[in-house]
Amino acid sequence: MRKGEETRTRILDVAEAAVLQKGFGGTSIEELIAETGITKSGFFYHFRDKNELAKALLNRYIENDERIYDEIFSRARDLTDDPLQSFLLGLKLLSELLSDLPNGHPGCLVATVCYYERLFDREIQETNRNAVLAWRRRFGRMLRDIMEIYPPREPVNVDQLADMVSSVLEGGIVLSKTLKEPNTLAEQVLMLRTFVKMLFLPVAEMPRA
Amino acid sequence: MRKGEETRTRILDVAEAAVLQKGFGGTSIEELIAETGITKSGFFYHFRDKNELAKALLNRYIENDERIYDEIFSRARDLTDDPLQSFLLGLKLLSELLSDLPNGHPGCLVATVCYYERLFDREIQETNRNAVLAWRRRFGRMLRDIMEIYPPREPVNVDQLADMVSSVLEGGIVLSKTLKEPNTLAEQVLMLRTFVKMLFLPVAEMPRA
DNA sequence: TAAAAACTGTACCGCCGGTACAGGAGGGGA
DNA sequence: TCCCCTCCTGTACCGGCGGTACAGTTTTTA
Repeated sequence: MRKGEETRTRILDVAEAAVLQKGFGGTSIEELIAETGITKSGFFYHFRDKNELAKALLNRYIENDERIYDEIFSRARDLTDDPLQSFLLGLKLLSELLSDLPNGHPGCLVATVCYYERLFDREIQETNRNAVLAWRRRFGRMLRDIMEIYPPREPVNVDQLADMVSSVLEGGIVLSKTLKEPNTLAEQVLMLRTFVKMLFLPVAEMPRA
Repeated sequence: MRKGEETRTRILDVAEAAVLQKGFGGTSIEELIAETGITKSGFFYHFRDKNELAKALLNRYIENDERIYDEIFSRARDLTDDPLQSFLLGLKLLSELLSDLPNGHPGCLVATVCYYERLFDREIQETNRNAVLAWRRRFGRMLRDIMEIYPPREPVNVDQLADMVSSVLEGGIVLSKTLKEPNTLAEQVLMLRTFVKMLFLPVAEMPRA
């Protein structure tokens, strides 16, 4: 039972890297088994078909993603009680984590699935949709806590603001990968941080004309 | 000469829609010729291989993209001389244009190429990179004009702020497609508009505690 | 130590990207 | 009118890939 899990994990590791570089359609099972050092029969022992591989890949990715956010923002909450300060700190920590990735962010499987849409079954599309909705709820929860204390300077919809975190991350990944500038993603997260800070933090005194 | 161009365009139209739904790897030449009503030989008369199809597709997409931005922001400039107001108006017009798309945004080819990276040659990757850099220059130019008049409330790097426009658009597309909420993208553009407005517009009087 | 789990090996199918090449329809210019 | 050029069609073929089927073998573990 344990050996099987290990092989399965190795396949998923190889597959994830390949898929993020070439998409699902561009990744062949044959290359996966070559790199994993397994036979075709061995592969199909673990996954019925490519769709099931995708399902396992996506679920694992999302779980890991959630774990990382849990970790970062709970660490931020440990350092300050103020919801705004802890959110801003969380974004800072996230940006640092992203800029520490040696080869830049490898890409987001949610986006990959989004751009392969039509060739997956409903279940995997629903999984993907739920992942994005989970982000919305996660960031929305934190933003609501902030808004209970800090009135936003401009009227904003919480869900839309929460979505903006996801947008900037997803978009930042695309920019970073396309430009081959690993730091762009981290910078985008800091720009978002500036936005949130400006939106909620009381106005600093401005020089009067 | 004219008949050939027409067929070529028809192939590109069919291919673009397919690629945006299934990625390059997920789109087969056979399905393209079936839908276009052409033979395989006919297809290869127009495009040497899939890579050249991708090249033509991407170039056409980028040109069209640039044309749309040119149009929107020049229309905005016609309506006001103030660079900040015209940029904010441009974002509003863009958001309206996006929310008028009947089935939502079909997807961005730049992102598709980004997530298929490894299977394209250097030239197409370079084209993609240049497209993103062109966005940076375009929005950067407008933001610099703004900054000459309006001091930003928070210190920001112009290129990073310009990139944020691209980030929110790319990310908004991914969210909109994944959630199957066509309006999410338009809302994200308006959130970005709120950010820009807040960053540059002089502080409104706040109620003093 | 025997069953269960985790594979290997082999053979096969149909689809797909791509190549090669011969030929044909249709229009435009000499 | 004839020929040439553009724009295709038709046919045949190749190797790679996703996937199936299934028999057999090794490894793990209870």
